[in-house]
Amino acid sequence: MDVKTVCLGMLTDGPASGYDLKKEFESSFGHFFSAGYGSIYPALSTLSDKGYVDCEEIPQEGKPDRKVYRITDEGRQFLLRALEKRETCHKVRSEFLATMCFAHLMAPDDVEAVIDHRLTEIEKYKQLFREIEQDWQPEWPPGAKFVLGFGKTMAGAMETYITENRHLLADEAAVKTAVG
Amino acid sequence: MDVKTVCLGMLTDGPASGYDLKKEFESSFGHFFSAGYGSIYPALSTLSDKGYVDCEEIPQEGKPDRKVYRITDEGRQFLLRALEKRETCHKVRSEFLATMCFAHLMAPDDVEAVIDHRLTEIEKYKQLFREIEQDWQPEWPPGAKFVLGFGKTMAGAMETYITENRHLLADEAAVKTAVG
DNA sequence: AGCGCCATGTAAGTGGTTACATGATTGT
DNA sequence: ACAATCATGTAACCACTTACATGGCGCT
Repeated sequence: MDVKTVCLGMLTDGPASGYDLKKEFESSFGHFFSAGYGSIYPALSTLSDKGYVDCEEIPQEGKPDRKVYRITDEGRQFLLRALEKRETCHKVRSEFLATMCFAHLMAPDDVEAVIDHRLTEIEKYKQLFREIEQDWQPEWPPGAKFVLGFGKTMAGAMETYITENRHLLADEAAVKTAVG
Repeated sequence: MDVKTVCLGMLTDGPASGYDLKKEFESSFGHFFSAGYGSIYPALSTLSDKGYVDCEEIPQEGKPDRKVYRITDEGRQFLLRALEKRETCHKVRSEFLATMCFAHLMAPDDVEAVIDHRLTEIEKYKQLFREIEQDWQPEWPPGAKFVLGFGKTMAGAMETYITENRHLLADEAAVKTAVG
């Protein structure tokens, strides 16, 4: 599944502009699927070329025309076919864990700094989840609740694990200090 | 951090061929950093061009020469500088969660199938972790233990969350069935 | 007879990121 | 005054994936 398909899915919730979709990628989808303008705008024009979305241009003063996209019947059909795929992936790419693999080569303070940075990033996600919960709309689909809960659970588990196990890496630092 | 840097890091553990590194990407690094031959072999030749690794060619009969790479002093210095970066990322890209966001558009059986497939994938990871623990070498660095524990914790948390909350999506199915 | 392992690599393609280009309006 | 928000898009670049190309050895 690529950015195009996710955009199409977002549009089942109602018409939206590229700018609107970007905000959704930053908030609710942010923790598991990111996309920038450089992916979103080309995605929307491709979807338009294929007839999967219609575009309504709303003139504005001082700003570029606001282009509001609406999913078409063909778009809906395409989306439903795409959602039939059972073998979905769930990939993690972590510089953090890769770095921690080589903690024994690093200065102890650097290891601590990397861990602290990761914990603040996790805190940001937790804050984001709180914000989403605060303006929760009852009409949001069950998947939204499932995915939000998933994010909260993972963030919590990560935070706990890192806090309780950072000593595994810090001990190495203690050894170095004792030896050196 | 890219594949080149991770390869370099792996080579601090001792000389290895591209084939050896691939196996490491599949086992211990598999759950947070993947790479195929198409990334590894070019990475090694780039590292060689930059003088970060030395290459020893060992002739073999019937197979291509085995090329064993060894990290150089410059390579070690480069790696240490790369590891000083505090702002490491930890990105998730999940077709699974994206699909679940649109569960209300799907046939109930398809939702179930996607979830079941995800649970079997998680089970594979758990099996992989068990295998790593079985041939655990005491000389492996503390980071390896930290990262393995991280993977086990996340896999467990995911499995539990999905099992306990899949009803959020199945309920929708029940509604449809009741209505339809 | 066929599969999996060992062992290397390239070439084309995919898909996404980053930087650039533009500029009014609204809030602090 | 200055930052953030609204609003679009392109072009160059980057990194990785997939498919291809080659082929012996050992096991069942």
